[in-house]
Amino acid sequence: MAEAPDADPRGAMPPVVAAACDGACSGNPGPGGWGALLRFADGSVRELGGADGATTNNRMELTAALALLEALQDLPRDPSLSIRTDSRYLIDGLQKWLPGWKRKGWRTASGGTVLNRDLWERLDRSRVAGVSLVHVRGHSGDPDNDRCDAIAVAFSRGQRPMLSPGPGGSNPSRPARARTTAASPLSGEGATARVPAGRAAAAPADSAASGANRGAGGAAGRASVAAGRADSGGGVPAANAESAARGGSGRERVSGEGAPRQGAALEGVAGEGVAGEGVVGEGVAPAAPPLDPAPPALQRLLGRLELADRLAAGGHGLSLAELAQLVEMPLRSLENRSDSWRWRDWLVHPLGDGRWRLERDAQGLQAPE
Amino acid sequence: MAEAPDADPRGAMPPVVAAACDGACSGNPGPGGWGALLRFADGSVRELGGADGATTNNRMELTAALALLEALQDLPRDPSLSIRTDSRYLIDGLQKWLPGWKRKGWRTASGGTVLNRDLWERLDRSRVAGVSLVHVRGHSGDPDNDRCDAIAVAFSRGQRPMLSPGPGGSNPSRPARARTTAASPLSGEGATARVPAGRAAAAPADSAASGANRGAGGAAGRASVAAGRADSGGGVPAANAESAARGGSGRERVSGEGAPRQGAALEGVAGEGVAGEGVVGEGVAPAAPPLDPAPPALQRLLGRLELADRLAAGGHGLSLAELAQLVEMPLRSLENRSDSWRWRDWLVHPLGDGRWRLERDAQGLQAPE
RNA sequence: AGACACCUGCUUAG
DNA sequence: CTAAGCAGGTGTCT
Repeated sequence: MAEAPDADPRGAMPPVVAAACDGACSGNPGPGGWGALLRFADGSVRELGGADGATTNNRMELTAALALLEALQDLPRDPSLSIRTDSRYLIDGLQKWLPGWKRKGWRTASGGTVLNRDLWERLDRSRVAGVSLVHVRGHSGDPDNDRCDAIAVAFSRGQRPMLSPGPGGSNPSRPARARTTAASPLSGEGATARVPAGRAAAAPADSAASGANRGAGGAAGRASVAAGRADSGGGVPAANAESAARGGSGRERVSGEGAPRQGAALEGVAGEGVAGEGVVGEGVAPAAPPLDPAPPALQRLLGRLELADRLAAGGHGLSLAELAQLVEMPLRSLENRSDSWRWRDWLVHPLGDGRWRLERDAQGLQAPE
Repeated sequence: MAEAPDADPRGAMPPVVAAACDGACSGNPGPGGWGALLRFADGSVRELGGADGATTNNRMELTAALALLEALQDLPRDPSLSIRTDSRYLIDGLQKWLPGWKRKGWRTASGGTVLNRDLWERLDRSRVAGVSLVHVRGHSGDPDNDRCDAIAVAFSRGQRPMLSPGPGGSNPSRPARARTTAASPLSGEGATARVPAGRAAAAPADSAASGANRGAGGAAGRASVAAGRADSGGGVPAANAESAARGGSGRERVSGEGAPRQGAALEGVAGEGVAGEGVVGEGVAPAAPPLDPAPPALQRLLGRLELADRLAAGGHGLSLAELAQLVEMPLRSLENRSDSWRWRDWLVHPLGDGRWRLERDAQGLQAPE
C-alpha cells in the first residue's frame, strides 16, 4: 500500500516534530471553531484553523484532528511525532471505540446510533502511521494546546486570528511571496486568507449518510473554505449531515432551523493533500508509549524569550501583527491598547506610529534567602 | 404494625397532596443515597433522605419508595395522591411483576432468583390504598423529582442536605447535636432531629429478611437512622465506625457479603448522624507502580537541564505551569509554595506576580537550609 | 431484543 | 454554581 513518502517534491521540508489540535464551541451547540498546529524541526510553526456556524464541541474537536491529519499526510514526520489533544472523545473514539462501531454497525453502547459518523469515518481513513495521540489536560499548562484553544476560540467567535505560515512561509514548488507580516490583516481579510476558488471537493467519497436521527432539527449548515495559496482542494471539504439532537422527547435542538452559516478554514500557507491510509494510534506491539511531552514546548518558549531579548536589545520596533505573533496573543486582544504594558519580563512601549518596542524589565529581584 | 406509641401528637395534620421519591448511587454499585418528599395541603413540605455505604441504584430507588410509603402510612392523604418516581423498575415491579413472582416462587423470567426480594416484600406490605405510582422522566423538568434526586445525590456523596421538616416545623435549626437514634423505616432505626428520647429498643422487625439475593453484588448492609416527628422507636445504637474514605481510584467490589455497612436516614432537620460505611477490609494498599524506563530518560533529562540553564541565564520568569513542565512535577504540588525552593542545581525564586525565576546555585554541594 | 434508572470519563460553554 | 456534547459501563426487569 501506499508507501508514504513519494517522490518528495518539496525541497527540503523539515520534518514535523510536534502537533496539536483543539476545538471550541461557543454555546454548545452553537457557533464553533477549531485550531491545529504543526511544529517543524527548524523551529517554525504552521497553524490551521476554521469555523462552523452551528455545531457542537465534539464535532469541532474531531474536525481539528481531521484537518491536522490531512495536513500531516504528505509532510515528512519525525518518527516520534505525536498529536496532543485534550479530547478523550477523540482519542478513545479513534483508538478503542471505532473498531467496535464498525463491527457492530455503528451502534452506541446504549443502543443509539453513533453520532458524528461522517467525521469518524473520515478520520479513520486519514490515519497516519506511526503518529500517536497523547492526551493533555484541558486548560492547564500545555502551550501548544493553549495555542490551539486560542485559535479555536477566536474562530468560534467569528474572529480571525493570525496564523503562522510554517517553514519558509512558502512552498518550494511554487515560488510564492512570503507574506506573513506586514500588511495588517486584521481588519478585514486575512493575512493568509485570500480565497481563490472555491472549487468543489475533488473526492466526495464520504457523505455516506449517517442520517437517521431526529426528524427534528435539520442539519446545521457548515462549510469550509480553505485558503492558502492557490490550490485545489484545500483543507477540509465540507462534511455534512447530522446535527446533534438525540433521542428523547423533544428536549433539545440545535437551532430552530436553518440559518446555515458559513464556516471557514484558514491555514497559514498552503495545504492540500489527500490521502492514504495507515494507522494512527496504538497498534499492537506498542513499542512507543507516549512519553515525554515536555521538552519541545519549553524549547520553543525559550526560543521566543531569547528572541524577545534580542529584539529588545536592538531597540527594534514591531508592528502589532508581529508583536501578536511574538507574544502569542490574538491580535484582537492587543489592538486597543494604547500605553505601555507588560509581557512576561518585558515592558512593551508604544512608539507612536503604530509600532511597539520591547524593553527588558529588571523587575525587582532581590536577595533571596 | 402500627402502633403509634405515644399519644398522637398530630393535631390537625393537613393531608398529603403530592409525593415523590428517588434514589442515587455513586458508582453503581457504590455508596448510595435516597430522597423522598411529601407535599402537604397547607403548602409545607416534609423531606426524607438517607444513605447506604454500599448499594445499587435500584436498591436505593426501592428504599426511597419504602420510606415514603411508611411515612405515608399514618398521615391523612388527599384522595388523588400519587407518588412520582422515575424508576420503571419500581413501578413495574410493584404493579406487574410482583404478583407473578409471588405466584411462581420469586423466579425471574429467565430463571434466576429475583433480586432485592427483601425490599420487594416490604414494599408489598407497605402499600397504601388509593395511592398510585406515576412515572416521570428522569431528569428533565419535574421539580419534585429533581428535588428528590438532589437529596439522594447529596446523601450518596456523604453530604447532608438540609431537609424541610414538614408541617409544624419542628425544630428549625439546631445545628449539630447528634442524637441519631431511633426508628427507621427500613432497616431499623430512625431518629429525629428533635426527638430526644427514643428509648426502647424497637424490634428490628424485618431486618432479617434480606436473605439471599444478591447475585452480583449487592450485599449491602444498611442501617438507618431517622428522625421524625411521628414515630418513636429507638434503639439500635446507631453509630458505627465510619470511615469514609471512598475508594479513590480503585474499583472496589462490593464484597460478596458479610461486612455490613451502615447507612443513615434522616428526616427533617437532620442531626448529626453517622453516615457511613465502614467497611474496611484489609488495607490493600495499592502500591504505586513505579514505571520508569531508564535509558532514554537520561537523554531528555540533559535537554531539560540545559534548557533550565539558559532560562536561568536569561533571567526569564516562568509561570507555574511552565515551571511544572520543566521540573516535571505536578502543578498541584507547586501551587502552594510561596518562597524560594530548590530544584536540582537551581534555586527557584518567586517573582511576586505568580511567576518564578531560576537561579543557578553555585554551591550545590553543601547542604543548604 | 426492549425499557427505565444509576453512574464514570473527557470536553465545551454560561 | 449550572447545562450540553459524547462515549462506555452497571442495576434490573420483560
